Amino acid sequence: MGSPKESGAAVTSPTVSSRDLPHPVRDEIRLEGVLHALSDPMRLRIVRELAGVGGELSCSHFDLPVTKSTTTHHFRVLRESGVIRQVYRGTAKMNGLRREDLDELFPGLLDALLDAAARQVVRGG
Amino acid sequence: MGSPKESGAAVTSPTVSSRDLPHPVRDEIRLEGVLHALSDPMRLRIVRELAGVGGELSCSHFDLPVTKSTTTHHFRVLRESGVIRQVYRGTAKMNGLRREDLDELFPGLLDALLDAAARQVVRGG
DNA sequence: CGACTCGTACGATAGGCATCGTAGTACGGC
DNA sequence: GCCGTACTACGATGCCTATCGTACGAGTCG
Repeated sequence: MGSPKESGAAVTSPTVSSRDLPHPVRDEIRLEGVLHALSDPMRLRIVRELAGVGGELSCSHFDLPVTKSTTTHHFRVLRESGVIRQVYRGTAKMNGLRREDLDELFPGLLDALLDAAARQVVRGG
Repeated sequence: MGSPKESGAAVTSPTVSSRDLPHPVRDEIRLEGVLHALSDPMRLRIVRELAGVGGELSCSHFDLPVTKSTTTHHFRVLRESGVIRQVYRGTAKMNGLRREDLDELFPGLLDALLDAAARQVVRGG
C-alpha cells in the first residue's frame, strides 16, 4: 500500500504537489516519542532552527555535519514523532514545527524545551 | 575510572553510610541526556511517581513490570543523566528528584514535562 | 553466626539506531 | 528530451540499550 503512483483525484487536490508523507494525527503524538526525537543533538538543532525562523525551511537549508542520507533519517524521525510537518513543494521538501498541535497537547512544553536548549547553548554547549 | 573502592578520607565523612554513587555535578547535566532518560516509559513513570510524593522513595517501592536487574539499570540511567539523586540508607537505596538543580538549569522544564505526562495519561495513555 | 532482604555486577541476547555510500526517483528548467 | 538538483531507498556496519538470569556484596535482625 502507498504507491505514490496513484492519482485518481489529483485534479481535486490543488495544494498537494503529488506525493504526501505519513504524519501522526495530533492525538497519536506520544510524549515519549517527542522526547526521544529531541534527545538527539542533531534533531534538537533542527528544531531550534525551525523555531527560530517561525516558518518553513527546506531540508537543504540546514548545513549539518552528516551526510544527506542521515539528514533524511533525522527529518523522518522528527516527522514520525509528530514534532514537524513535512510537505513537498516542487523539488524541495519544506519542514515546519507542529507548534499548534504540540501546544494543544502539551501546553508550555515546547517553549520550555526551546528555552532549556537556548540556556544550555549560552552556558557553552 | 571510578573504582568506588577508594576511600582515603572516609573517616571524615559522617553523613555517608558507606558507599556513595557517582552523580553529575549540576553544570554537567545535559538537556539531551535528560530527554533521553525521560523518553523511556518506565523511567518516565518512575519520575512521575517521585514527583508525586515530592520526597524520596526506595527502589523497592516501585512495582515495575521488569526484573530487578532492569530496574537497577533504569535508576542508574536516571542518576547518571542528572534527573535523580540516589543515596544508600541502610540496606535501602533512596531516590529523589533533583528538582532544584533542574529548575535552576532549565526553568519550567520539569513542570512542563510532568504536566505533559499527566495530560497524556488523562487522555488515556 | 546465619538467614533474609535489598540491590549490584556480569554476561548474554536481541533489537534499535546513527551513520555511511551508492543507486535511484521526482521535479523543474534548458 | 536531457540534465541538474533535491531528496529517498536500501543495505551494511558498529554502537547503544532494554531485557533477562544468575551469582554476589552489604545491612539488618534473630
